[in-house]
Amino acid sequence: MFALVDCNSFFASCEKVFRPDLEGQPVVVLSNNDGCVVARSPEAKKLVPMQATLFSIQHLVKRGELCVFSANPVLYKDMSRRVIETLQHFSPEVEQYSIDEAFLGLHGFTHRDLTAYGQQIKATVQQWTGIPVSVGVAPTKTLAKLAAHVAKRNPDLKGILDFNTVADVDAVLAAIDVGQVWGIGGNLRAKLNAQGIRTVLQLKHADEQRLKKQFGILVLRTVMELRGVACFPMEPVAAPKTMRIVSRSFGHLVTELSDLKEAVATFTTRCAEKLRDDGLVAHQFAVAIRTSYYRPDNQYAAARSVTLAAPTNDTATLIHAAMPLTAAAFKPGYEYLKAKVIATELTPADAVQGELFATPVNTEKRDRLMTAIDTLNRKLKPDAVKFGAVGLNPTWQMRSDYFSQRYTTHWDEIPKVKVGQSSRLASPRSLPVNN
DNA sequence: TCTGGGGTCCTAGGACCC
DNA sequence: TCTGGGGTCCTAGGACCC
Repeated sequence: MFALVDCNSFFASCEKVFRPDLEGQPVVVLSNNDGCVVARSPEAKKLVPMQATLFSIQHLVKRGELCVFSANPVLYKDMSRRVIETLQHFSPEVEQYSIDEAFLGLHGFTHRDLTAYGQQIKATVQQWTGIPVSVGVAPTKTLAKLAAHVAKRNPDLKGILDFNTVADVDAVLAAIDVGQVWGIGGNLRAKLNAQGIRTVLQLKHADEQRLKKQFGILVLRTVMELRGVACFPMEPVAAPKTMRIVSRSFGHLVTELSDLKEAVATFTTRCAEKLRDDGLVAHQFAVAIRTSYYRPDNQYAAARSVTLAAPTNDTATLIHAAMPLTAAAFKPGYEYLKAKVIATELTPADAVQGELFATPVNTEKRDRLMTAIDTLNRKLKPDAVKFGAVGLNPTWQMRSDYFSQRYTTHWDEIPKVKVGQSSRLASPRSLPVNN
């Protein structure tokens, strides 16, 4: 038995936790670069569609009818950690599936009233983190996801649905669009529709051999899961990463190679930090640049990659590799919107395969340097110490005009409570700060 | 006017092995 | 004239997820 715990409107909920004045108000969170809406509070769902551009909702913001936030990934990641740690009180098996979702293994829990258990989970996560969640319970992960989907949309269920308590599951499945199934995206949905398969129930009863032949093993497994046969087991230990990407759109279009190089050096710095956090080294490194998709008269994209002499997570080495790749990909006369760096062929830093014929490189000194830089940047502020290649005055800087505070991870940004202010600020929602 | 970022998995086909 | 069987590895592309 599985439970899927899904945070409601996660990014918007994170922002609301620290702004009790926004309770009941429509709130949206924008993508990086303040591009488009990626999260909406329940109130905002009535006002704006997902992926609406900032421009298209600007009039609501100006009239004070909608509160908008730039993406604050540090805050969301820390809130996610709090939710997961809370869930670990409810099952020994917790698999974080995404930033706002986790599966709980409920093996051995089936004698319990799982609806009541789900309510307990929901209430505890709400109290300890301030984040509202929905819970779906079922014998397979795919069905648990659907149960949570139904729970979220049906107010009578109060956010919890245990499929085991539903007398006619098929009737529920018949009312859900096939595109809502975990693993059925837009493309598969269209192809299934063309064959007359429109609801989850129709997919559940479709011919499995034909589906396997036509769409492959994943769709077949999904169908078996709809029939109650578990094909996707719990994976409580995260698989090691196979790639690390840092990719950003620019706040302003970039035409000069020198600016592009500074952006790539900055992204490479971030990427190297991630690798060091993961304890990984990369053997392959790639740089990709492109113009905007939405400018037909200005289309260009290119990528270049290199196999490094030895696997590394050293910022300087990676920047040194990235600069010629950027120059090689660059073509003058275009307005660039975005750059991306990709580290692949990752291995644990402490298990690097030696080179038979190369002189062994002693990286100990470099490792100490990187550790010192990371420590300083954590202690002081991001990029307190940085490499010259990233430049001093970035012309490409992302837009981020509606940034909130990193309330839970930075001492100078913790929530402040003023004496005499609304007592709601002192409610249990004002969380103790980490550390 | 502006339209994100970061990942994983599967399949088909070609090259190559004994 | 006709010429096997069984397999691995790699890559590109397409699909999916949040």
